[in-house]
Amino acid sequence: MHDSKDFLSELQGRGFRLTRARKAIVTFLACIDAPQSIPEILEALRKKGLLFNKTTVYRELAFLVKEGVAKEVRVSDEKRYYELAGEHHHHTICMRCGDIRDVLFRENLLHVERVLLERDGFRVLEHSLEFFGLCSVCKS
Amino acid sequence: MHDSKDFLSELQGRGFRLTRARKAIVTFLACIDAPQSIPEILEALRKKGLLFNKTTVYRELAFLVKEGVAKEVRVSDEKRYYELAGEHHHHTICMRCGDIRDVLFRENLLHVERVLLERDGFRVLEHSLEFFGLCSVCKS
DNA sequence: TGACAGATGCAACTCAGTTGCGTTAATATG
DNA sequence: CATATTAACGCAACTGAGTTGCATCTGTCA
Repeated sequence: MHDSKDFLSELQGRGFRLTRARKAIVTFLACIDAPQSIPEILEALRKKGLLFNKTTVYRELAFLVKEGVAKEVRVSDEKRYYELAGEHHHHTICMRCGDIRDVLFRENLLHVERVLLERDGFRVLEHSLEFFGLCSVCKS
Repeated sequence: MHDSKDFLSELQGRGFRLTRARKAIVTFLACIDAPQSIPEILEALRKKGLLFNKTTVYRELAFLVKEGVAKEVRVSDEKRYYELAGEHHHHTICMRCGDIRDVLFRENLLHVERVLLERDGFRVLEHSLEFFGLCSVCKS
C-alpha cells in the first residue's frame, strides 16, 4: 500500500502532466500489493469504468519505469509485471494459482556480486531472486 | 558442454524414439553452454541445414522438460530459454548484448526458504536467481 | 483563451507460443 | 525383410503480448 499522491506530485514537480490515465494507473498500483501485468491493469481499470487503449497503458508503464516510479518485475510467464518503486525486495510466485507476492528479507548478495566482477568481469547492476512454489492456500 | 549421448540413450532406455529432431536439438544444446530460446534453436539448426517446423521444436522442448532432460530458464525477456539439465546454477544476463551465461557458486538460500515456509506458509519448490548487468565485453 | 508539446486512440503490425488434424517415420514383432 | 503400431511431425490457422506510425486530443502555462 503506497501513497499515489507522492508519486503523482513528484512527477508533476518534474514537469509531467497529471493525465487521466496516469492518475488511474498510479492510483491502481498504489492500492494493490502485488505486481500487475498490463492485461491485468487494463482489465481492472475497465471494471471500474475506466477505459483506456492498451497502447496508452503500455506507453504509460514504460514512462513510469523510465522515471523510476515503477519497476518491471521479471517473472517470465511471458507477461511483464509492474509495481510501484519501493524498497528492494523479492517475490514468491505460486506455481498453481499464479499469485505473486512481495517478500522482504535481508539477504546479502554483495559478496556474490563481487566474485562475479573479479572472477568473470561481469558488473552486476541489479538482480532478481524469485521463489516458485505453493502458496499457503494451494499447499493445503 | 554436456554429452548428448547420455541424454539420448537415457531417453531411448525409457522407451522414447530417437528422432531426427530430438537428436539435433539435444546435440545442439549439449555443445553450447548458454541457455537458448526456441527461435534461436530453430535458426541455429536451420543454418546447419537442419530444417524443422517450429511446432516440432516447441513440442520437443516441452517433452525434454517433462522428462527432466532440459530446464526452462526464467529470464523474462518475453522469450523462454532452455538448457540441458545439470547442476543447479544461476545466470548472468548482459543488459546490453543480451548474452546469458551460467554461473555456479555455493549459495545458501535454505534459511530464507525456511523463513518463507514458517512465516508466510509458502513452500518453495524452486528459485531463480539472475544477475543483470554488463558483461566483460560491454562493460569496457 | 490560445498555443505548445506531452499524451492519447486507432489500426495495423510483429513475434512467441498453441492447437487440431492428417501424415510420416522410428521401433518392435513376425 | 515386411508390416503394424503409434510417437512424432508438418502444416495452417489461431491467440495474445507487445510495438509503431500517425492523426487527434488535452493538460499546462503564458
